[in-house]
Amino acid sequence: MQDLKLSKRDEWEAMGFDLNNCPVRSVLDHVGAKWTVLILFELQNGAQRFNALGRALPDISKRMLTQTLRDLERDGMVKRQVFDTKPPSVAYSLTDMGQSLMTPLLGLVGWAEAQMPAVQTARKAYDEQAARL
Amino acid sequence: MQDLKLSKRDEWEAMGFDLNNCPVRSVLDHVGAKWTVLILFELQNGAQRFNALGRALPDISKRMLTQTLRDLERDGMVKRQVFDTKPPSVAYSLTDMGQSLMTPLLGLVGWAEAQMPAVQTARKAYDEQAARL
DNA sequence: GGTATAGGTCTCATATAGAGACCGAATTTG
DNA sequence: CAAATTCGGTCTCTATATGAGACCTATACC
Repeated sequence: MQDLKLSKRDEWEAMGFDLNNCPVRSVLDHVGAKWTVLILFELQNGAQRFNALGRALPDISKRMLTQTLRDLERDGMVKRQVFDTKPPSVAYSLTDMGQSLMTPLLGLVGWAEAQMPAVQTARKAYDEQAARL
Repeated sequence: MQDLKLSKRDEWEAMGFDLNNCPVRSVLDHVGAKWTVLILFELQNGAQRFNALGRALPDISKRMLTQTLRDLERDGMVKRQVFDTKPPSVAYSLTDMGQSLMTPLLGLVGWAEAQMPAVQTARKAYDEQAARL
């Protein structure tokens, strides 16, 4: 859908707005990522080590745990500390910024829990409607 | 990472909590989907027709526009109305539930905009650190 | 010597996202 | 009268992201 001459995209660009470098999207990408929110909630209980997190989130693979933590670390939400024990241990904890994300996140989670029954109802109605065709 | 005997997963299951049917995830999946939030914001300006939405969101493909709208419709966030004109026209608008999602969503978006400079800084520091290795 | 723990990386299979061609009916343009 | 455009999609094909799970190095325990 890029066949227009004078588009909203031009408007956006004129405003210096770039979809591929959008602050909102770059946060939402994390929040929407399958494991981010679960990890963040787990870390609210205090610093946790790598394998401890893995145990707390049983369905996560090591690969995704590593990757999600790296992403969060890169964005300054999570702090990674290596301790020179044998074997070495690594602790992850929320930074202040990571903490501050929890507030709006809890708003969203609260909404989700409150609306869930309505969503279930809507889905059922939609699916039954679709099945009749 | 499913090799544990007595796990949090068991705890969760005992509490009737099912990750694969989690209200929070099923909302977050939408919010994180690339186009959902953009479409929702666009619909806040009032009902819009299919191709009008396509024009407002220049980078979206028809396929993803269709799919995202269907998902939102199924969950009761968006209403789809077909008018029997020639050619037929289809209008999409926010339902009350869809409207009510905007509040927590704006909280998150506000946070994202406010924290963006800090995130940029964190990313730059992280990438420079990584480059030195 | 075998086993376990630490914190990962690597490969491969599958699921999802995206680009863009195509559709049928009707209306507009040349 | 023929060609192009508009409506709201669907379909196919490819690129990217996700996920499961084997593997790794080093140390400690039995």
